[in-house]
Amino acid sequence: MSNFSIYDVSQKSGVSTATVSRVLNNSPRVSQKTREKVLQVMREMDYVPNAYAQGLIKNKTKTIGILYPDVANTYVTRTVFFVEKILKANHYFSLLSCTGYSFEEKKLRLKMMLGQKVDGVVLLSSSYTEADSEHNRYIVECAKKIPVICVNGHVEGPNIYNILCDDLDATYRAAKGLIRSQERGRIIYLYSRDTYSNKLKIQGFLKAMLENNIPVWADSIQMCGGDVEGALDRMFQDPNAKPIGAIMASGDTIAMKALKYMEKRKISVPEQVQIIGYNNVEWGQYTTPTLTSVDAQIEQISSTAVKTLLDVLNGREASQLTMYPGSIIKRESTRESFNVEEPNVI
Amino acid sequence: MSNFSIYDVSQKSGVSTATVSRVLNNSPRVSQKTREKVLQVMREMDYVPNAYAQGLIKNKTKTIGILYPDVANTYVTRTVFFVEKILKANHYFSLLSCTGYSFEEKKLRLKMMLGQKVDGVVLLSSSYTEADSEHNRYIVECAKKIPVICVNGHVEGPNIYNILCDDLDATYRAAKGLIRSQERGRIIYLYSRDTYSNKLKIQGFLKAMLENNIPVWADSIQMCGGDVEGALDRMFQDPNAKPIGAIMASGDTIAMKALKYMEKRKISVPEQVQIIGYNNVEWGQYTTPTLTSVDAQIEQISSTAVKTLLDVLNGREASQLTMYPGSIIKRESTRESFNVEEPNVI
DNA sequence: TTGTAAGCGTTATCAC
DNA sequence: GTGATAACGCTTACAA
Repeated sequence: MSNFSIYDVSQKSGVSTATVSRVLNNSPRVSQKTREKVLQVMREMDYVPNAYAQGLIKNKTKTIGILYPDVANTYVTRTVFFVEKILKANHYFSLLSCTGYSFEEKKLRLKMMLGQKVDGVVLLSSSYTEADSEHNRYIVECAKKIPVICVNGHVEGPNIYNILCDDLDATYRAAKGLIRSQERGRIIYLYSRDTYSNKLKIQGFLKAMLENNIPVWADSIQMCGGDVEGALDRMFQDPNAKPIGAIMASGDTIAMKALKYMEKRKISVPEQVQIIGYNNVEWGQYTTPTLTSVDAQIEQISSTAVKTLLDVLNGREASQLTMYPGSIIKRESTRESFNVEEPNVI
Repeated sequence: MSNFSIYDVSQKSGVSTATVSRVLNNSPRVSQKTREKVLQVMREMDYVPNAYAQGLIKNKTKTIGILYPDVANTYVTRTVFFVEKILKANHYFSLLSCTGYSFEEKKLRLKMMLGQKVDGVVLLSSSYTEADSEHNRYIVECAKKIPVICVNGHVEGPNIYNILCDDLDATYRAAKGLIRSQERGRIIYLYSRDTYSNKLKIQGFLKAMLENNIPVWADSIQMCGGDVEGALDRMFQDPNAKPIGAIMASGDTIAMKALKYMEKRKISVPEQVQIIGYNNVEWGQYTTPTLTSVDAQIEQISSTAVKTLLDVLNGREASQLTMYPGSIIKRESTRESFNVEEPNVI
């Protein structure tokens, strides 16, 4: 029932706890004979060292905290798993914490991670990047103690490392492609919530519109939360509205809901309305028509995030900002004539 | 940079560490005045207690280990997040570990969790239930130290608690519904890999077939891994094969791939072929036609799993086996005439 | 190459 | 109510 300690092992193998510890830590200062004897005893007792005692003295726990806002967001959840997988491959544990979107809760959870003595922390999602940089101070404070990795967010400060997808440029290029491929009809941008990342996407959208002298109306850019039907109803049912030729979405779920909406209203995609999603989730391949989407390079970003973290933890140099271009995956919800430029490398 | 300890707090507030500890643990044996002073100092210093020191002496860490096999499986990942969310709401941390499907790796990861001194462990997925019960001994051994919760698996032993969906009965009822709703054509069962849960589903499928005197051929039940196209090609391209009237899948991804296959081959669903998935993932609503699927009650099961764990940790009674009936969600990939019976409550 | 002993930050058991 | 002080299981000088 009860677990064995290093003391039990030392007793049974007739050496001191110091020697057992040396064996445990692969110290060269142990004779081959002693080492084998101790290892044998450990195996017999099925001894497992207490990570809490080790963490207490070493002040390193081989554990990384992962904060994420939401279980419903596929982009976030996929990233969590990639990060955990790569961390594990590097012999780190992952301590999870779902924080929600409330500022106070995010702050509290980060503080609790500090109590858990994690060696570093990963903030997954742009929702940890507040508009008012004063509100990011709790992150800057945290970074004084342990390295902070922002995935798809951007917080400036020492010991903070940002890895993100160039959402602005990807959205810009997608919007530009849409403009070139269609003669008429408005282009609508639908997004879920006000996050740092969505703000960038909207900027990219606007940039493409303005550069091409396309007028943008108040309802051209709409926050819809989960209610995509409602937002589309308002636009498609309005008899005075200019006809709509394309819909861009900040996420694939919104785009898929739009696809279903068109199917129900017998509006053909992509002939009458083109649709583009974001994140390139697997299920975009199974809709009818299949969904054109922006691949935000989750795997690439996750692995760079972990690599950066390990570099920092091991005292190596690391870049404080790494940006990947998004890749636009062309499928059936856009026309043949829809094409995009190469990314603007920064 | 460096963190404060209980000692720093005691110095600054002019009391002993014992008193600070009492304040920390809400002991009634502290005067109101002292308590407030100490709390004030803690706030000023932004003090966070070291969970490792606490865990060392208390031998409780308020941390639960979650083992899961695979990041690609939506059922698994959704459950991870539900469980973590509920654990967090109950002030527990979640330590993740993705184990893969290799037996040795599963064993190693569980052992490492023990070293992390988790208060309990959750095994997510039936893949932790080995066919040969001798191979489950490492789980039984672990349960001598901490409670083990098997989600959608079934391991017998003291201190092991199983929470699962009645996959056998759900598949049985779905298959029976299919049989009643169609005059002719074979019913095919497609599954991904040999797991405990898939074995039960196949049993349910067979039960329905045999009870209704439907012949089952060697290729009526096929393991297809990820290659659904290949499996379907073999059956649909074979000129001698009896025509196929329905496909049941062990998971929704397989079913969605089958849906796409039919679309490409211009086989109408559900008129010519009916299709049923399993797990009821969100994206089944966005395919054309929408996907009929078995809801495996992930939320319900996750919350019962955590509730059971907390009951055990708090010395309350808990049932060693909790089974929920699956609920069949009827959508467009099955015919109007497809109907299922009420679950056989056990 | 090995052992002794101090100390990591807490809590718990005593006294007072 | 409060304060010493001994644990908890481990690592690491320092000695031997």
